[in-house]
Parts: sequence; C-alpha cells; structure tokens
Amino acid sequence: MSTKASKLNFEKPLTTVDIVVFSLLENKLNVLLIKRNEDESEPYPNQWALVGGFVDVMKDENLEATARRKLLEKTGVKTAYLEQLASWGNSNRDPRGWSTTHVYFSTLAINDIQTPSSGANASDAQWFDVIDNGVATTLAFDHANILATAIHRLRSKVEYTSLPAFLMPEFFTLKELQNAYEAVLARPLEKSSFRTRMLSTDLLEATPNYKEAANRPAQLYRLKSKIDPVFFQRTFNPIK
Amino acid sequence: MSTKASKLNFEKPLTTVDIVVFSLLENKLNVLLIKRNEDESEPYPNQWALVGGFVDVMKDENLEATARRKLLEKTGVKTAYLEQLASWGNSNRDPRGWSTTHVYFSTLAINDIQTPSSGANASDAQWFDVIDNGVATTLAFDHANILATAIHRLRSKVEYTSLPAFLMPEFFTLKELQNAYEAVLARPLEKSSFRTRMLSTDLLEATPNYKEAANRPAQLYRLKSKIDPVFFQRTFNPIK
DNA sequence: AAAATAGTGTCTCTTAGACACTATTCC
DNA sequence: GGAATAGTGTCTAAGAGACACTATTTT
Repeated sequence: MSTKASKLNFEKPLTTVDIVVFSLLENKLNVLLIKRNEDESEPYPNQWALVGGFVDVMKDENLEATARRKLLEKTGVKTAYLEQLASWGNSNRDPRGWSTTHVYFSTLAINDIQTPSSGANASDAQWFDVIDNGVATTLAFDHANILATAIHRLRSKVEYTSLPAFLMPEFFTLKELQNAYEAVLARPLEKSSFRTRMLSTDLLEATPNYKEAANRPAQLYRLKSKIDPVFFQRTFNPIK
Repeated sequence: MSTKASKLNFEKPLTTVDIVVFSLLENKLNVLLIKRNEDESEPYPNQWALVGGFVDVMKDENLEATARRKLLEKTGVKTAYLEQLASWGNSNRDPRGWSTTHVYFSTLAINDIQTPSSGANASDAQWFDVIDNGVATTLAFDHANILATAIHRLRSKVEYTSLPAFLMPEFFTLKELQNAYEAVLARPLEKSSFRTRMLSTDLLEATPNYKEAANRPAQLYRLKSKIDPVFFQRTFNPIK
C-alpha cells in the first residue's frame, strides 16, 4: 500500500502569478504592460503582456511574495495595494503545457511609480490607456480576457468601496478624488452626494493645508488607512 | 541563448483544487467535509478536510473541470452553482512541498444531495453545522482558514445578492427563502421589506401552486436563473 | 468687480425598517 | 369562530440625486 501516496511523480501544471497594475495618468485609467522579449523559443515573442512570471519555490514564501517580487522588479514599488482577483488554469492557455496563473490586481498612486525597469524576461514596460474593457493592442496568452475581468472587478468595486483612493497621491482634494471615481466608472457623479458619502465614513482625514489655485483653494485630505478600502452600504445609482 | 527559455525543468508547486460545499440542513448552514484516509504515509490521516484533490492534467480541461469532477465524485451532483473563492499557495501548507490550491465554493439545494459516496482518497463524507466562522472539528492543512474565508464571503455576498436562492429546492415559498437568508446571516430580517426586495427584481417566478399547511397556503416560487445570482443595490441594514 | 471653483442647503425620490392591519386556510 | 401563517399598507428614517445657492480665493 501507500505506493501511490508518497510518489507525487505525476505531471504538474506550470504555476505563474500575474498582476494587473492600474494607475491614473492624466486622469485616465491606465494599466501597466510588459513587452515580452524577442526570443522566438518562448511563446508570444514581442507581444504585450501583464506583469508576472513563474513562482520560484526557492525564493517565494507564498503567492503574494511572487506578486510583490514581480511588482518590484517591474515598477520599483515596494508597498502597494494588492488584492487577489481570481485564478485561471487550463491545458491550452500556454503552449508549453497545462498552466495556471494566480492573478492579483494592484492600484498605484501616480507618484509611486518609478520609471519601469526592464527585467530578465521583459524588454520594455509601458502604460496603456484603458478603453472600454481592454487596451488598444493585442495581448499575449489569455491576458486580454484576464484584463477584462480585472477592469470589470475594479469598476464594480468602485461602485461601493473607496478603492479609487488608492490611486491618489498622499494629499488630494475631494474634487480630485471625485475625478478619479469618474475616470474609473466612465460616468459623472454628483458633487454634493459624493462629498457627503466620502466624509460620512472613516475614510479621510482633513489636513490643515489647501491646494492653491486661481480661485478658492480646496482643502487637502489624506487617507486614514492605506491598507483596507472602506465599503459603502449602497452603490452609486446607475445612469437611467 | 534561449537556454533558459525552453527548459522549464525547475521545481513546480503542487496544484490542487478544493471546493467548499454549502447547503442548508434543517435550516442550518452546513458544509460538506471528507475524512482523509488512514494511510499514515499521506499528510493528515483520518482528519476532516474540504472536498478536493490534485489537478489531473490528463483528465481535466481546466480548473473548473477539476472542481466539478471532485464534486461529482464526492456528492454525485452534476450541476451546481460554482464560484471561485480565491487561491492559496505557499511553502508550508502541505508537508509534501510548495503547494497551491484553487478554491471554489458551491451551494447545493437540499434535494440535490445524494448520499455522499466514498472516493479513492476519502473513507467518509459528512455534513457539519457551521458555527461562527468554522466547524466543531479540526481540519487538515489550512482548510480551517480557507473555510473561514468562504463563510465570510458567503455572508457578505448574501447581504447584497440572491445567493441563498441557490440553497433552495426547485419550488419554495418566500418565507422559506427568508429563512435561508436568516440562517446564513445569523440574524432576523424584516418580512415586508424582504418580500418587496425579492419581488422587485427579476429573480423569481410565481408558480400556480401553493404550499398547503394548517393555515393560509403560501405561494410557491421558482428561480428564473439557476446560473447567476441577482445583485441588489443596497445591503440589508446591519443590526444597530 | 469678475471669474472660477469650493463647499452647503433644500427638495424630491427611493427604499429599508417597524409594525399594524387584512386575507385565507384548517380545525 | 379561533388559530395560524400569508401577504399588504402606512409611517418614518436615511441617503442619493438634482440643482440652486453661498463662500473664498486670484486677477
């Protein structure tokens, strides 16, 4: 007995981690993509792909460590909001064999972003405008599908959480936060109820400083927690 | 070059799928657990564990196929609501090595459940009452942690979706549905607003039949879609 | 003072909750 | 009629949206 139990010498799927990195550039939702290298012996040479790579069982304590390691390699950012999106796994998503990917999504504040450095398997990194449910370029593997799922998750969570606050720099005005919400949701929100909602939870902290402009200066706020988004009890009303 | 690219002969993590199967028994939330066999050469002999097992790259088209295969082996059920919960992966959750699990959760209608059949690696299957955030027994691996996450996800989704409808048999009354909500949420809901909410969406379909009793009979309803839960725009109000 | 944006107030609408009331069945 | 549960109506409270109004700054 127990012949079967102790062996584990059956074929194992490939295990990768991908991260959908969102940020706001010029008030437009952007996603970070990496250009795969031109080596023809690897799948999808020269194509754009999500940030990611294989789990390294020697280096990585757990899946999130893989994600943070890849994020650091590609963006230079150490702390970032990171949330699991979902996982994908099937026999045909990678020509090299049965493959799984554990996908995270991350939101970066504009000022957190370093000039993306080229990694071992990446000859380029670039921000792409999110248009509808994707980007204006073809993606490697099933990454277009994964990206669409991530955009969908982001938009629906934005309806009832403070997630867009993680796209903001350390200090920001309520109007700037509203702009971030509107950029992600791709629809306008009403100022008065937006302000009431944001200030009625334990989300923000007023600072003594104001953003100066050629008009009435706006109060600057700061996030109370950079770890957990706040959940609201209702969604914003949909467009009629 | 490309020496590194084509090899892929590094060590790969183990890839498993687990399913947290929920049902209602006597109006109490229950979860299906499998007793691991007594073979001492496998980890956690004789302990209770979630339904699950290794991905079989020969048999399984994708991760969901693994989940449905395991579900069928353990419960005999073919169609069931199945939703991805999250994935876990680290170096120490399985003594056999770096291991990942893709976790689904499933809701079964009471009448869907067959007598659980013993599988290859399971000498027993049994329903356990959910108490607080777990069950009254020790679980193998990190399954207690996974179960707690699943219960938490179920409870929070029940606040704003029609998920409990998937715990119902084909025909049911509004009162029975309310009982299901209350069983999962572990708090009472108000009849009038509950009924208004359920009937104001495209969730249910009245049937011409009534549930007879020693009092006024109640209208029987049926689900319109057995695939997608309905999302409400607000949560139920929390207890003050 | 004019321009411009910050921030507030008021009114309406929707929906949840509380709770009383009516309806329909069996006995 | 009484018991029991199904199902409805009415009132209040909370919060969203619409939108007008006031406030504060620079030029």
